[in-house]
Amino acid sequence: MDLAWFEEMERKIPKGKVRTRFAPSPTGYMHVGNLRTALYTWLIARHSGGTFILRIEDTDQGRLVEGAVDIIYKTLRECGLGWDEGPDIGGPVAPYIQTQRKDLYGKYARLLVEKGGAYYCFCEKTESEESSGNFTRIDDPCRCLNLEEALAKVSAGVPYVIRQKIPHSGQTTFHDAVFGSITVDNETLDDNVLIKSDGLPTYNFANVIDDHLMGITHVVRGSEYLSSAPKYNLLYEAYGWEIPEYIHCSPVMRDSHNKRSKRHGDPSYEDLLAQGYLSQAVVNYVSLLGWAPKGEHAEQEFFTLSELSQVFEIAGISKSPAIFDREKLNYFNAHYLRQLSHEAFFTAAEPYLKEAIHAPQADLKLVAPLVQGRCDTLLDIAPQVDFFDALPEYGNDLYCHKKMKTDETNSLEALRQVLPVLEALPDWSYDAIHGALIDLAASLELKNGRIMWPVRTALSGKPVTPGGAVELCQILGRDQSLTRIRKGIAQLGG
RNA sequence: GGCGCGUUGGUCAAGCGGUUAAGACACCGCCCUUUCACGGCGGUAACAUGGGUUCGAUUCCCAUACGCGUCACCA
Repeated sequence: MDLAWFEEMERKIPKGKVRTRFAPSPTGYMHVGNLRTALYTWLIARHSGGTFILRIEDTDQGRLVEGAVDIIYKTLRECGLGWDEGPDIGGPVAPYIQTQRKDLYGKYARLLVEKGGAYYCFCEKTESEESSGNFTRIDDPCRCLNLEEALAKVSAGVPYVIRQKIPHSGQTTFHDAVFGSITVDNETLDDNVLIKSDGLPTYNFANVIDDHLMGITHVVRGSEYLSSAPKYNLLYEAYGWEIPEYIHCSPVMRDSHNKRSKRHGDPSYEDLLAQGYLSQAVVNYVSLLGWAPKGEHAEQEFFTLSELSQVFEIAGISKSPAIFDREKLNYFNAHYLRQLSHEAFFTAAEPYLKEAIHAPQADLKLVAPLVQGRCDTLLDIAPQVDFFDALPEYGNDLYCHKKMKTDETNSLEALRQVLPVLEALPDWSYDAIHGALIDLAASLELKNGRIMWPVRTALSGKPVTPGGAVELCQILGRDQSLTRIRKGIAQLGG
């Protein structure tokens, strides 16, 4: 064994600061649960002025997806989760892509075999092992092979895997920052494959090697790894390495029984963006799914990323799974949408506005502020503004409103009064229109609604519109407004 | 099935032996108002069950139930 090489690897490990890593598999999209893991991982690093690392876990050759790594980059950037070391920018413990670290896993696996913590196994795959049912893993004959015999078979070209040698007795305890201390009997643990027959490591192995070699101090991952954590500890112990702090997070659920999954139609991060959600809203919402602030911030729920990095504490992470609630996400999104400057909102809304409004006379910059306070998502825009394009067919019952005290008769009367006033209006501005209509109501000794309601109805043909009569007049322009009012008068029998 | 973990209103959740058991979303009502929305005010709604421990349990312990996870040459 090349001891100098191992020593050199050890020397390269950065020490003294918090180092966390987000280690996704390149699947082609970002689950909400994954995003949350990334966020918590980033937050733990930033909270303590530590280092956040991006590592790509691509050891499953069967699942390679073209362009998947770019999606990871893009998502992380959009969400503001910048990394300090990673495949694209390098770092002191490069490379950061597991397939590029292949040789190193092999060396460490052989080292472990020599230390007695692993063994070469020449058995068929697990499937046949189950069907033959002749021995449980615990009696694996390969466990007893001595090193010379094993190496002889290896050099003879017999296919093999390397398995972790787990003691048949005793117990293993590990500590998790969220779940506390958990102890299991070693006999319940299986001899996991560490190196697959294709020479690449399994997650179970690569993960431990990389986390150690990269100096990771806090391992954040989903709670599905909780039951394999003891095996990882056994690995750390076999090497004599320091065990990192574990932070296992419970899953994000679709309902009380099912974890969210892309396969079952649950939207991923990018799906949510396509559905009109803002990145900040998703991040903020997700931060609170399974974590809650404590102390003076306990009542706060809107957080910027930098506020989160101040406030975030591991102690606030909860053990039980959280159900993803679209309604609450909507609430967050609506908040962030409203918080946007008019310019920023317009930029975001423009494509959706154009989708519904083709009429050249409509000034989209005037329409945008009207819908800004009335949307949960950007997708709510189009259905609200479609009437600008073309007046829909509508029934005269729309003119009847109890609270406004309007009916078909007095609406007709109101429109007849309004028409000449607007026709004569020299200046077609918001203030001028508003003034004219208010004055008209006053001179007729009517409540504003008696005038405004019929006008709004005639202009839109809808029971609900963004903006009232005055805004609609202004945006529709004089000609179109007058045309629609005349249409209303005609429709009401005038 | 073995092992592990979890369980406060419909949802997210605070609580870490003594509280009228927070707050938010959703829902309902009222107010504001040229519609709707926004905003303001108010309301309905919870400690899974059974045993302990204790002067006292939502909080600690043990069962039970239910749920989830894991037992892959996937991560």
